[in-house]
Amino acid sequence: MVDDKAVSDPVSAGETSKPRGTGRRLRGAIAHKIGTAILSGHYAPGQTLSGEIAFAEELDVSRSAYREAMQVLTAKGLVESRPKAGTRVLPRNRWNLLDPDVLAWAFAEEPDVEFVRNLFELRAIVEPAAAMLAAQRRDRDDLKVMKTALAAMRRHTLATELGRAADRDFHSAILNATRNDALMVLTASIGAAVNWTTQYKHRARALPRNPIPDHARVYDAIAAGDPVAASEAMRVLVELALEDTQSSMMD
Amino acid sequence: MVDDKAVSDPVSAGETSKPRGTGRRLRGAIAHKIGTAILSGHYAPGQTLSGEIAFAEELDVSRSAYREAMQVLTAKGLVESRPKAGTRVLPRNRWNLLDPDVLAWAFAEEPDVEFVRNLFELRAIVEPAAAMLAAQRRDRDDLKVMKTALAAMRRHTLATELGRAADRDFHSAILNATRNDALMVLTASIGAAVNWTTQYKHRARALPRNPIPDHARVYDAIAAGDPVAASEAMRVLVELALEDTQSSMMD
DNA sequence: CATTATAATATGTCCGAGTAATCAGGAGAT
DNA sequence: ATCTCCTGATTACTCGGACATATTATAATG
Repeated sequence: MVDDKAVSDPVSAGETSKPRGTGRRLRGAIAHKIGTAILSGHYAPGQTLSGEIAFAEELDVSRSAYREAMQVLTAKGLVESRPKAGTRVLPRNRWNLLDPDVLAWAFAEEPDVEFVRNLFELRAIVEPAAAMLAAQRRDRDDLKVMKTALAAMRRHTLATELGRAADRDFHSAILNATRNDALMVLTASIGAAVNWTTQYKHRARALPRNPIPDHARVYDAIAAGDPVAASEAMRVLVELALEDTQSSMMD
Repeated sequence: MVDDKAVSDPVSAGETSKPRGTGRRLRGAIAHKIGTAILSGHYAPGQTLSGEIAFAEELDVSRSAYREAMQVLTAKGLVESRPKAGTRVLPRNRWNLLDPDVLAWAFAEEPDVEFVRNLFELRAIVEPAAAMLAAQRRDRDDLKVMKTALAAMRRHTLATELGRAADRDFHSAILNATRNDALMVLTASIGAAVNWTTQYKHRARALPRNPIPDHARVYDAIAAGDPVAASEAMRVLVELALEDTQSSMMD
């Protein structure tokens, strides 16, 4: 009863509903899709997703790809799977909200205002402290990198991609000067997510104010080796960024 | 007694290479194994791991399980896989060092002293600020939970598991009172990892000093709604924890 | 020598079968 | 009637093999 095996027409016939080539790898696209769906509240915590075979078929992908995507979500604390109960969305306090991907997914759709405020509150705690440490530990090379980045920001302004890259370099150089890996990872994740949104919202209109002098103040304090001044200057910077972001989210 | 099924037992040849029974599922055990190997420096950044089939065979597991484990590591930024180049360990600045699992893996073997210092430096930045926010935002229920936890700590002392659980409850209650998800996730991850190590190292000997009064000072300040005092009291707490940990790592 | 075609190789995706764990419900004992 | 234990059903988990795709290295070509 086992003869028929010459079905040499798997799936490539006519329909091309395959999300293949969405840019990333397939499982990455799936993880992105379900991840954003969870972060945006489309799947509520506690809710159990449809079974593997059903969901995989619905997405028109193999179970392997679907499962590998779910492993990613599981690794980030978004879902949990158990043999009989199925796969369910975990409560929000289990999510790795500081994971770069999770942050990106959170900002992919309209981000929650409350969450953005929380992130800026965290930035306002961490970044001034980072500037303080940088003022104490920076060496000549650190200052050189910062100075170069600052000059590039002046030349290109934050309206251009080059200018924003210089901005990232500037902050990155400060973090480097703290000599603290954990601090670097944390601030880099948050900063990237927040800046990405800011850029997205603001891309067509000018920034409300010129942030170069504020950046320069941070640099001067770090170069002078003045921790208190560095911390204060960075605090102002974060505060202004919060104001800009909040005003842009009022639209 | 129906016993017809052949107990094939895929991974129980004779050798004890069976990563099963490490607690979690198979792929979880693999991820744990390779994760700790990477964190402990056994696989250096830049190094490319053996091919899938080879490595999977070496671990005596199927390729599917191995791949799902690698997806977990990829999701945490430890490795990167590309079609021809193979799977290579990413540079340290790409690792999600704040991921709970990554932290656990980092502390599984002898943790790097430098890294522990960095983590405590981060704690010293974040936790006092959290206590400050808690002092401003706590309500009656928050204080009730803290008070209960504090009483439990007094009863059981930190030498018992019950006492340590109460300690975690106390800090957790403070974080809850900040009303900031991001802050909660961050501090919870770090605190769990650090406390876990502390407990592990200290399990046989008494703590150098009685930490209850210091905890009580934090509670009093938060209850009084005094942000500055709360911040200062928490700063002392973290500092003492650092001293204890450092002295225990001298052995 | 530079550029382009080709082949080799490792990861990516798909499929189908069987295993293990968990929960619901029923048979039997207390 | 209540509890315990067994049995069955459901679901994720693991396995093995096959094919597709992307990237690199190499050879062929002008």
